[in-house]
Amino acid sequence: MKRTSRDIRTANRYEVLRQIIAESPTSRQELAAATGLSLATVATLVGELLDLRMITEVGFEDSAGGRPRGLVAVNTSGGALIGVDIAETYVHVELFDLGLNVLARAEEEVRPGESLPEHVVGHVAAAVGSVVTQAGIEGARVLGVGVSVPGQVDRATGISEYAPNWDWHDVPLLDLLTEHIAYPLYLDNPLRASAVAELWFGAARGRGNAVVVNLGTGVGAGLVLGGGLHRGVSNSAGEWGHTTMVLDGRPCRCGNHGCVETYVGARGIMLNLRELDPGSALLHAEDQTATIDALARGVAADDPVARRVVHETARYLGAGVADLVNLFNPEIVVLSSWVARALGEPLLHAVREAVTRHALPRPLAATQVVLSPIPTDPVCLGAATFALEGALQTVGQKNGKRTTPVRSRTTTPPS
Amino acid sequence: MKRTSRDIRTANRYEVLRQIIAESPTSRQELAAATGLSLATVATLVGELLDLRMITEVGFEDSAGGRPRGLVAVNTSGGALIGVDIAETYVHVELFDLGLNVLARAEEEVRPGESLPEHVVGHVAAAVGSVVTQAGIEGARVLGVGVSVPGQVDRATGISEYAPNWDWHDVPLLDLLTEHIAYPLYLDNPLRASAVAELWFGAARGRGNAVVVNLGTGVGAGLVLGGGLHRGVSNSAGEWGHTTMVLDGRPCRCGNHGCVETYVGARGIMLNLRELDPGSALLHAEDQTATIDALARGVAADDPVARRVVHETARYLGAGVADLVNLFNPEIVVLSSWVARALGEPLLHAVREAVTRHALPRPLAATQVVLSPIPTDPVCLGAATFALEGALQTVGQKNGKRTTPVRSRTTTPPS
DNA sequence: CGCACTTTATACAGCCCCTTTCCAAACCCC
DNA sequence: GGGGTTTGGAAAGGGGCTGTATAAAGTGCG
Repeated sequence: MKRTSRDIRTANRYEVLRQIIAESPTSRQELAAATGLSLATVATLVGELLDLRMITEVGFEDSAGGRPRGLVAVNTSGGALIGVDIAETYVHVELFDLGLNVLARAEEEVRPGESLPEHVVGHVAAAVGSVVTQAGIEGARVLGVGVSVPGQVDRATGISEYAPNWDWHDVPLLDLLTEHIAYPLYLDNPLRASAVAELWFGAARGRGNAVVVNLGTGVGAGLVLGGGLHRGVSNSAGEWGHTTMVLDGRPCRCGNHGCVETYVGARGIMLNLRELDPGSALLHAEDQTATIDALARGVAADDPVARRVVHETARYLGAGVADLVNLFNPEIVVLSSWVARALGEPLLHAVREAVTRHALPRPLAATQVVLSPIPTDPVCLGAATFALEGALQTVGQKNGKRTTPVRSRTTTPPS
Repeated sequence: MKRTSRDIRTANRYEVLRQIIAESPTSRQELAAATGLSLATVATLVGELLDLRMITEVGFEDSAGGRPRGLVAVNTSGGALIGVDIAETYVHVELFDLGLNVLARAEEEVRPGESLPEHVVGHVAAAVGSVVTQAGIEGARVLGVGVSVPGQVDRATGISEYAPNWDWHDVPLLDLLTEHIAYPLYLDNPLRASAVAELWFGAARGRGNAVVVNLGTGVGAGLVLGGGLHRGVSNSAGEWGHTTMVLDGRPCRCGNHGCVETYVGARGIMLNLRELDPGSALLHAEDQTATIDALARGVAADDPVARRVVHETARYLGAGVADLVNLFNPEIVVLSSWVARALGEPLLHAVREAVTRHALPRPLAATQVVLSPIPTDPVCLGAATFALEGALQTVGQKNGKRTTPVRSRTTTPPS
């Protein structure tokens, strides 16, 4: 809330590193042009990052006749970041170098009966251990672990206040994880993780106002407003999935009716399909992934039912996205998460058409709707980005005071 | 977008003046406690405001045994601010002293046939002239005129890009007004005006995240996010009225179906009434104000139809407000504009109940829903506040560069 | 009445930020 | 090898906020 000049510095530091990661190698001149900062400021920030070993000088580039430009690039071996995506049925963990390239990956299945916090924490610890050994990284080089858990999260205390899938209530997740993981930990939810991923590395890069729509089993929106993530007063902004789209419509697991999620979430799409063709061969009982994949194949094969289902889904989704466009007036709306990826371009085109029908002309004219360009799991990437932000936060501060609490047990080696 | 340390200063200046206006007279000590700034900073800011003659020293207050606290208060005669509320059927103009007390008021009727920009500009000029003479203020003391016009507005160029009521397109409203009004002019739309009014003087004071819901003929939301007004990328954020609440529902003037406005705007409420009791005596043909007032009286008199209409309206409105709560996670939702005022407490209670049913528990717990406490026209007040902000913006800057363009023709006296 | 004590307000130094300006370093070309 | 050009860093300058010292203005008590 309280703005200080230090926030400016932090934001600029983010901006510069973001730019370097995006365009590596690059020169100080380019950075200054891209960020709008003065050369002097860029130089000091680059100096800081060099001191941190997050970037390195990698040679020179010819200039127009004068002294050559020094080039800096991400120091990929300068450290590792780990992103953890805890979802209803799985735990994905990815280990990244500082260029945010995936060095190792691990996945654990969360079986329906094993959803107690201890089980999940066990999976996370195992997978984190696995990626570290896979990548052959020394523990000391891991700068942090970002953890995404669905639902409402208090990132200050590290408590999962409420996770809808498993009916968790006020689980001190970060404390539990700290007992098994010795790296600095950062907790947030997948909505914000994927938003940050798009902001740093995806379609929202350089945009001040963006909405990242997450289409998975659950549905939600990550909000980038005024250049930063909007969290709301209790860090639960973006719960778009439980916004009413059809008053008195389909019943939702949240207890309400007509929520967006019941029309465009994975289960909602299955309902759309069932309504159109109750006995469809595309339906795979309760297996969401299989059904959505079958649907995608059906569209590719010009199956009329599949096409109609996507069209119908896009009708709902388009109306919902148009609402977001009208409300937020963003520069860009990014469709992310596995359902969006599976249905891909056909969904996108249908959605764009529906958005054009529903949104007001002025905000519509300022907005583009795109698919997430991030090739890997955006939530893992975003979670790792939280860790990166955390590592950047404390730079240059005299006393190591952190605004974001970080749990770590640095006395013992990683589990 | 680009943050500079000057923004911090400006924000602090706003904060201090806001506090003085709210609690006048007050001491530097109180200001420091209220704003969280150091005494030194408060002292310099107070010094600036004293130099500007916006506040004055008004005596002393006993301290606990030591030197008495100097008290400062708004210098009500230090200048005047004018707020202009242009709406579909009227032009309201109010002149305020620096304590934002109304000194004079004028109203012009905009008849259906007279909606050309020249007509409206004429009304504005006449009303502005009227309040200045009424108040007996010398022209030089008018610090600025804020103008609110419905629809999409480009505040940088002063162009009314689109006004739905009159089908205006790209009307250079500020240029037209400049020809008749010699004071600095500031243009924006009523959504943002009422939001700023709540932020400075109303229910959103001191809140970092608030949503101001405007219920009038048109419907929209002013968004206060992260301590400031959210404008979106083309200054058209907050168009909540044309958000879909019932897919394929009632037709809306925007061309879509099921927009929030068609259920909770004045016309929508009339439809709600008509659906319940087509021949109701409460219906006053096309007169929105009369019908809404009749409805309010009906509720007060325990008329069952009136009560059911309000209940039904609150059902829609509650669902819509719950959507805003889920999306933005605000501290407070303020119901503003004339329909909200007319229907008052009965509507509020019904809405609260409906919001409680629809919103997710976590964001709901952090949010309160209230009626606007502003006794006068919030749009006029907000528009005047834009002028006040404008007057504060340039303080202390070496060269009078303004970030917000201001049109004024100071060579000639006011019309 | 005068002195000690308290509280308030201001002045000043210190630190953080960003930018402009100046200058050394590094390279090209002639 | 010298002039011209570009780069990068160091220093100075302008803003901002804060903590500390100091002046100002009271109270209380001997």
